[in-house]
Amino acid sequence: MDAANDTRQRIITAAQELIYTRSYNEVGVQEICDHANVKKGSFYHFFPSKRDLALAVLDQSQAFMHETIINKSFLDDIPPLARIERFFTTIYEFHKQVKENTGRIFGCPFGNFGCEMSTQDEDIRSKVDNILSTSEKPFVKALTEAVERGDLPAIDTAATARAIFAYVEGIMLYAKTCNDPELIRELGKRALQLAVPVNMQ
Amino acid sequence: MDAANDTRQRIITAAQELIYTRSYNEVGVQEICDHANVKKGSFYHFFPSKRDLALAVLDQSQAFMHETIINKSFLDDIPPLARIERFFTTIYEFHKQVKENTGRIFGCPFGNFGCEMSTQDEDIRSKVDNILSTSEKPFVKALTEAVERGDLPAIDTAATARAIFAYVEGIMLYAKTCNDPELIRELGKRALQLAVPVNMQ
DNA sequence: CTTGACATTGACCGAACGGTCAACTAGGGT
DNA sequence: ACCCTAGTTGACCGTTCGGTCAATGTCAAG
Repeated sequence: MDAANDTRQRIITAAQELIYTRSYNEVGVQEICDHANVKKGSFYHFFPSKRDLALAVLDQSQAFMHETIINKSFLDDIPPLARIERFFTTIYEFHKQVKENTGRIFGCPFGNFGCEMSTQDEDIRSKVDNILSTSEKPFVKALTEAVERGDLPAIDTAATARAIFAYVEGIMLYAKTCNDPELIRELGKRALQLAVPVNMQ
Repeated sequence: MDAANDTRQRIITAAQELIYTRSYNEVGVQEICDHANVKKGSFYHFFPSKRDLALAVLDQSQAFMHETIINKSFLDDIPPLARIERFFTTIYEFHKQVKENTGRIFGCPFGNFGCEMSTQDEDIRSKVDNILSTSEKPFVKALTEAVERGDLPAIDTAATARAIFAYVEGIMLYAKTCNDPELIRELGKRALQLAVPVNMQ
């Protein structure tokens, strides 16, 4: 059991890193097994197929993201809108660090999966869909709190959260394609503008 | 020459469609050749490698996008900011149509390529980077015109155009992952808010 | 000491991958 | 009639793909 969980865990972790830094279709089962120090026969003892591994990787990535980025950003030690700004600072610093270590920006693991797999595997698509929806929730909470405090006018907080998170995904895609973490900082500044309706004349 | 151009063109067009609706790594040279009614030996007469085909596909996709979407949206028959709104209407209707025909949203071809290939092929990455920058230009022009007309305060139009286009990419990624064209319409409404700095209190 | 469940291994499968190549065909220029 | 170039073809290359499987190892419960 213990050794089993460990093996299974090593496979997921290796796959998570390889797929995130390359892509799902670019990384083979054999290479994942090599990185995890597991024989391919063992792999198929724990996962019925490569795509089932992908689903497990998505779960682990979601857990990681919530622990290291979302939960820390949305602590209520500062006002709600400042938490959203802190979210952008956090992902900026994260990816700036990754760029310093690897020379690359790898974008958002969920956006990457969604882009590559949504039209090919319905289970993966709906899982990513679900992760995105879940990720919006802390934004909804912060926005609702901001409205209650009078920091924002009465707005549709769910729709606003979705707009902001879509913007996040666009920023991450841009940062990846331009391989430039500064884009996260520069573009992130405008995120809260998506919250406030403006009367254009 | 004529037959040659035709063959080459058929390969590009087949690849464009297959890669757009699936992904680069998911589609093989053989399958592309089958769809183009070309033998694989012929393929390598026109393209030194699969990735060179990808670059040609990107060129063709860019030309297609500019002809069918950008140029039509940014005609100056209406005020500049209305052209940006028309851009969103255009891509909404385009993808709504695609969804009706195929049951799927396939997102932005450049965002898809950027997501999948940016960390694997530097030439493709920089080509997508370049396409994104070029695509921002009509937005810059419209925003600059809006500032001149007094429709907008004096803003950094280049940075704003980039923010709006990043938002476009995020919207397309969301629409693809949720497989729902309505997201384009709903989220698109807020795009111009990215142009107007807001004084949050 | 035996049993049974789980874990591990390495050999193996057919198919597909990107890519190569020598032979052949077609057509215009001289 | 000749050649030359560009285009076409199908067989073929080694490698890797995702996946299977029977044999073996491990170890705790009975």
